[in-house]
Amino acid sequence: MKVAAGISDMIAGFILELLNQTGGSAELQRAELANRFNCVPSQINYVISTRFSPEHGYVVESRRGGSGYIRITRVRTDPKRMVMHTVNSIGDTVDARTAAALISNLTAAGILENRDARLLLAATGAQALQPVPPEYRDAARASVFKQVLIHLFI
Amino acid sequence: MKVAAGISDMIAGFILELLNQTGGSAELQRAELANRFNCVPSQINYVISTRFSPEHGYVVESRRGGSGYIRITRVRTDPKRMVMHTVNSIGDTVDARTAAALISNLTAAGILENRDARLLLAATGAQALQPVPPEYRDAARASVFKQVLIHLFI
DNA sequence: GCAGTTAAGGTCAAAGAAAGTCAAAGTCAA
DNA sequence: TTGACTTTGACTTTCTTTGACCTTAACTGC
Repeated sequence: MKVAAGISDMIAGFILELLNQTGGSAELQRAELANRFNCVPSQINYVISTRFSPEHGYVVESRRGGSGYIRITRVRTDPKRMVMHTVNSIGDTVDARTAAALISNLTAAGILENRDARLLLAATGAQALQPVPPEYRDAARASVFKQVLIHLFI
Repeated sequence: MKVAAGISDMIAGFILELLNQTGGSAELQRAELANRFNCVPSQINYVISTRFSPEHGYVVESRRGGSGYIRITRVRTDPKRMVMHTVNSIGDTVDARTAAALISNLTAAGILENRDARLLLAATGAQALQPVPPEYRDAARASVFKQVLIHLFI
């Protein structure tokens, strides 16, 4: 049951489609694309930065000026590296929002399966850590998060 | 069988109907729905949190901002009984050994996959809960455990 | 070669569009 | 008449859309 889908979603879908057709790398013209979707050019930047960021598993290159372009490439990241990177980036504490974002990154990168993601989300959610005194919550979350990743991947 | 049914019940009925028609997943707009039932938008949140929580067997996702939505998905109910049984048997605290035993039971019963089991073990292990003050550890473990089970299965 | 023009893409912040939270006030049945 | 459940609405947070202005590259005539 899909309904709404704002312009940004349509643009993202279009780019995704392009990536699939071309096997992972699409080159586009910002103005042309903006025109096709009847939006301002900067909306293309918005879509790219919110849905095709490196955290989402894409590399974006571009060039300005005459015959400029934007090239989006899907990259396959090495799971261990990415996991270690995530673990290191966590530090001693994380809030729930950040944890959720990290989980969704790992999922987008194809490292966590959907089920893993749900499980981890539940384990690090606000609900789960309710019994922990507030001043220890972020530390507990960080620890749980890291232990899970480490035991799963390392 | 009463007919009166406050607004919340009518809204819940409507959503249920939608879920049946769509085979288990409904996407709705909070404001639109609120308008249809002549209530304030936040009442939709109330209905969802009181009648479509994970404990009731639903997963709810949403997005704010332009072309935002609320998606409610009914989750399958097969292992529900055993999981609920486990959840209930846990109570407010659980030590690491007991948790491990429960996990291995659930695995043996074919309810947890191997990967799930490892993940849960890591999340409820002594290591993971190190940062939590000792007197809160078992409570934290119980909570994490239950949240994971509830979100995964219910 | 340069300088100026034109043709891209980039940035940022304001305005707009949803959804979320929370607590006060209302209802209703036991 | 009290306690649980509902209804409301003010305020918050998050995501999207838009537009004015900036930077960079290629091209064109001197």
